[in-house]
Amino acid sequence: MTTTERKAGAGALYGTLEVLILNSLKDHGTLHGLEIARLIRDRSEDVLQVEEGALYPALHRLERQGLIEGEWHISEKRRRARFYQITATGKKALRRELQDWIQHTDAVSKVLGLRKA
Amino acid sequence: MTTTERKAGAGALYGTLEVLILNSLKDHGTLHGLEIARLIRDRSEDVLQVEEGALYPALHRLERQGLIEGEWHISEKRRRARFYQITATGKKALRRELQDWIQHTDAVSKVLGLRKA
DNA sequence: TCGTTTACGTAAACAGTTTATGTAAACCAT
DNA sequence: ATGGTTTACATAAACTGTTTACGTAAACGA
Repeated sequence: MTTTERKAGAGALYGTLEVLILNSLKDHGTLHGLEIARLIRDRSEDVLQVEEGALYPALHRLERQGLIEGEWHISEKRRRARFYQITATGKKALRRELQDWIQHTDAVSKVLGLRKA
Repeated sequence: MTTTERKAGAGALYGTLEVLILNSLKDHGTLHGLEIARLIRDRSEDVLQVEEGALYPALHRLERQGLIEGEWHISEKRRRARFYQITATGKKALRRELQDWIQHTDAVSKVLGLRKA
């Protein structure tokens, strides 16, 4: 109530979602969409919320680009679900994107006068 | 030649430009647009490129929101330029945005299994 | 006087979110 | 068996903030 507005802003995940997905699959072999979303939420202690409207388009992009591969199977809860794995190309892309992310955040840190000066 | 394509990607600055501007003004008192852009480029050792098409809209947003204040003066090179200062509201917003940025990057770091586990 | 630099400005295209809905099947309780 | 909840995927519209590409105008130097 009162004025507990939640400004979503420009998108808290912007740019990072793809690395997060690729890395999750690299660490866990095979996961379906909602499992990936839960994993990211849990590992970030609820800081990163992966909305389904961002999740599925991202998975489709990555599969179209050949960075991940999906197959239809049955989930633990007995529903049909698409299980993804990272490909060799995906691992390469992941390494590159990890470096880019580190370089970018280090650069911002420098400008902001934070750690890693 | 060959294949030296430069993929700009989704927007290297996405989300961070506003904090970077506010912080620059907090550290340097008074600057005009291009000075801010140069400062960010230099301090990041050329990693962060602030395009004018992102810079000016951002400055206008911030001024409209009352986070910065601008005045027309003459620059060192004798051109008319808009000199900005951060406001009290801007400083508050900066503190909040700094915290958000740290929280966000720490969360991503955790999920990616990097430092600050 | 012509080309370059400084400084600001903006519009169109693009990308990746958020928000809101929808489908469908499985499960549970009544 | 029926109705409500959960699981899982899907997509469209709205939004935001970039990138790319121009355009203006004045100052400066050759």
